[in-house]
Amino acid sequence: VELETVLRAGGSRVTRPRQVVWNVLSTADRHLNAHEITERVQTVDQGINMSSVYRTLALFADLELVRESHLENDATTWEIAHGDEVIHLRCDTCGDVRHHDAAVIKTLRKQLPASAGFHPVNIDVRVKGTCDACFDRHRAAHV
Amino acid sequence: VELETVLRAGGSRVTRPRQVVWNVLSTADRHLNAHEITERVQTVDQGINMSSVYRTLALFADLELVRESHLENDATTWEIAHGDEVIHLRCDTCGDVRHHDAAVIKTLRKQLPASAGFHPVNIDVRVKGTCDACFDRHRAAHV
DNA sequence: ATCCCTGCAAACTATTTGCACGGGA
DNA sequence: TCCCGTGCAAATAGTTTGCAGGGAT
Repeated sequence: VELETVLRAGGSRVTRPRQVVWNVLSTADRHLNAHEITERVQTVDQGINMSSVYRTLALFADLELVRESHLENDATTWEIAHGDEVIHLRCDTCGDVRHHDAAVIKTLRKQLPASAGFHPVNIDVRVKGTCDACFDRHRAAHV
Repeated sequence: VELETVLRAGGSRVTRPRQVVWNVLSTADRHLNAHEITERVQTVDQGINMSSVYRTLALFADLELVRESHLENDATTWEIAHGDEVIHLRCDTCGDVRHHDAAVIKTLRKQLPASAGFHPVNIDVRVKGTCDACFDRHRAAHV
């Protein structure tokens, strides 16, 4: 996705904060919260303010460029939107959040109108539990 | 579920705020946020403080008596826990949140260890979209 | 030249916490 | 009696907003 194209298409201006935030999200190794995004943004350009980061994230969410997750009580996190054909697996032990493809979501999308009288737009699946690595480590510790 | 039994089993005391919060949740027609819970609690007993409501909700969540939802940017909402074999359907038009049985969750729980190397504890499915009622109303308005 | 976006600081909302007292076991 | 749970008020964390100036188109 080219940021400029999408921004102009929506009648929005192409500005430095928007470009830098986009770069940060594009190169992120994991979900980031507003504070973390701001930190990374400011290593590139000290002058960019946290409130601009928030406004930019809100704009990107509107344009469906990014997706926000409200996992737990923690701060909201953002990531580049890859549609919703993905579920989030969050390990309670190491805190890592991974993606996993799930046909389940396509199935739900097809079935819900008939089975529930509901017309889905967005489907969000989050799983808490333990990842293999932590699971094995934990078991090893008890043998 | 009997509140007293669960509380005592966990070594916790049975107090008025806990009983009243439990009654409010038990008779709730929908998901409530902390503010709404406090309002309802205070119609029964003016003297019960909001911070006690929060502490009580946290305790209930620990005991798995209630479940919290972090839908959107809104405040956290709470409801009596009915396991996680249920998905949430939230209508963007009327704001209503409904429950729907979903075999999907059982399926996921079985498949994830092998397909994703992940051991699920808790599965949360949230769907945003439009309910039949709003869908029809909207269509009618455009014919 | 227009007016959208921004930085800044202050406001706001939801939630948490320290403390001394009172009630449940 | 013991000490857990409470009310109260203040603190905190995350996010939003009013305003005046600067930059994108």
